[in-house]
Amino acid sequence: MASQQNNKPQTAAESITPRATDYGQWYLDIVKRAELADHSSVRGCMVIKPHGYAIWEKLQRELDDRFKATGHVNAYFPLFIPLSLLAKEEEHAAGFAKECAVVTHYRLKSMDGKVDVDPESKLEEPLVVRPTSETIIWEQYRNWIQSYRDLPLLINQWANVVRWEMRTRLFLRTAEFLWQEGHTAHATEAEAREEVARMLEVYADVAENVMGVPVIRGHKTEGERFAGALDTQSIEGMMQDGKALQMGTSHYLGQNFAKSADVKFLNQNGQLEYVYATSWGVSTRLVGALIMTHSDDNGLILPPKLAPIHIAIVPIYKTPDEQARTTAEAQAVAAELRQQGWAVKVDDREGLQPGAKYYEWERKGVPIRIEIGPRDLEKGSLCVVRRFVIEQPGETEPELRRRKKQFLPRAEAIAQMPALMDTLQKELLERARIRRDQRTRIIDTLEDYEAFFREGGGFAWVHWAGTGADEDTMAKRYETSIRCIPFADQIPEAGRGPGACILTGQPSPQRVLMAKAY
RNA sequence: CGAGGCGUAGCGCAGGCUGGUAGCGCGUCAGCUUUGGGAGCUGAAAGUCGUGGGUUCAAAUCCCACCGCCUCGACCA
Repeated sequence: MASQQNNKPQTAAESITPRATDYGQWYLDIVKRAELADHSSVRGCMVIKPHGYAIWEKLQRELDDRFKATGHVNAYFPLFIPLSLLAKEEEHAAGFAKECAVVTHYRLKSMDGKVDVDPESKLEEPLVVRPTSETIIWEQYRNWIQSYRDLPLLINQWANVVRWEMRTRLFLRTAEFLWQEGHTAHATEAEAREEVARMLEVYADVAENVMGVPVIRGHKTEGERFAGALDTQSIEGMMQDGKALQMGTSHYLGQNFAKSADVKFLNQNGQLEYVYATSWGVSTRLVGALIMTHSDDNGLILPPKLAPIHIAIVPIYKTPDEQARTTAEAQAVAAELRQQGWAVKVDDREGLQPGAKYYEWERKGVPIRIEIGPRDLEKGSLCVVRRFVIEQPGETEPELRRRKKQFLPRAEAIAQMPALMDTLQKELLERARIRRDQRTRIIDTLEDYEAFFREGGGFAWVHWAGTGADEDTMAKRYETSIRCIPFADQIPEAGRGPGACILTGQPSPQRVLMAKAY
């Protein structure tokens, strides 16, 4: 292994820091080396590169299809929110106050070759760059909603938002990010609450069945709730370092925004009533979750459902004649695979050795690679290589590599591609679930709790009956927080039922999910 | 905002203390040999040294100011 690495001309730019060495650096290396995103010259803002954006586009499609299937339509609202409008819902405004970018002028002027803000162009009222759109949307909803016949109003928006974060990380937390925000209005509380649950389940479905990331569904504690919400539900995933990542939220807003924006409707009894609201969103953070859940020390690993390129075909040759024949075969195989609907890349670049191409496609997360050499032409076979396998305990790198490769008769390899992709999609979820469960514990004492998080940590299921101040205590002592108060069926069977709070000893009806978090 | 680091060729960096022709690796371009896990040789092109000022005969290098980004801490999806 060591001697092998000596043969590789690895420069700093080419290498990926192993996860075990520095997980944070590994993540940054993957983002960079898989060409997903770059830092920009604007603090905290990122440039999403084509490969990264293609993944986001696929995610968008999966989500958008589900939004449409559940009766929603898309619309677009302004980037700017008048300050007075944002301030209308007090709790909401206070929640976002510390991270708002504000536009105060509308003009520049050029003086002595220098361009600067024209002090005479000061806006009468500052405009807040939306950190989220509840206020400006509800301002409109007032005009759109008069009677119960106008309800439910089910609208989604795809947009960018800005939250002036102190500290940023590519995809996981950037000052500007892309997301979708659903904003719905309902005639009854029950219907609104149903909507909240429905959309959380849409998110969970995409996380698990599209991204291959298993998630825990639950409620946020009061302290972690969305500013202005009565209930915030979230899905929580576990990254490979054992930390939790909130991957999506769905909020029941009650009548808070309807009241502050004065949105009433005439119900079937002819009475005026405030409408009930929900909002829900996921962001480009999901791309970060995808990376941190599946990727390895060789680069990105993508589930077939989100891979911009499904299959890379590398022709192998020595002579011009072999080059012509293997490349022609690669094109022919590609054409057949495209018939099945796969995005196929034939890597016929000259001057690169096959090994270099293998590494590149692995780095970029392409699920399947097919190698076609002269021997395959003779035998009528294809060498099909999976990007990953589920690791067995104690398995060495060469063994892993061998287990990824498969030599199959040409027709069989092609015919089995849909099943193989399906297997990869499922195994990715399975692999993530195994990893998560290995780092999940049911814990009843603070001693065990401390030891668990001292030794790497993960998800801890503990009984809880503490206050907000008690939550702070746990945060200070262990750097952990309540990720969610799970729905009952999300708790492992061995951990169900009532018990005593791990901190206070008070009776607790059920366990909560505790972890360190991003 | 606090603490560190960085800014020099497309990318990654050295040089800076001790001022004096702008350097290395990768990539790019051309040619030949290679090609089943990161190719080799030969030749070539390519840089306002973050910005502004100062010291000096002379500044990437010393001084002052500014700008920007990254990493780590206090806030958050």
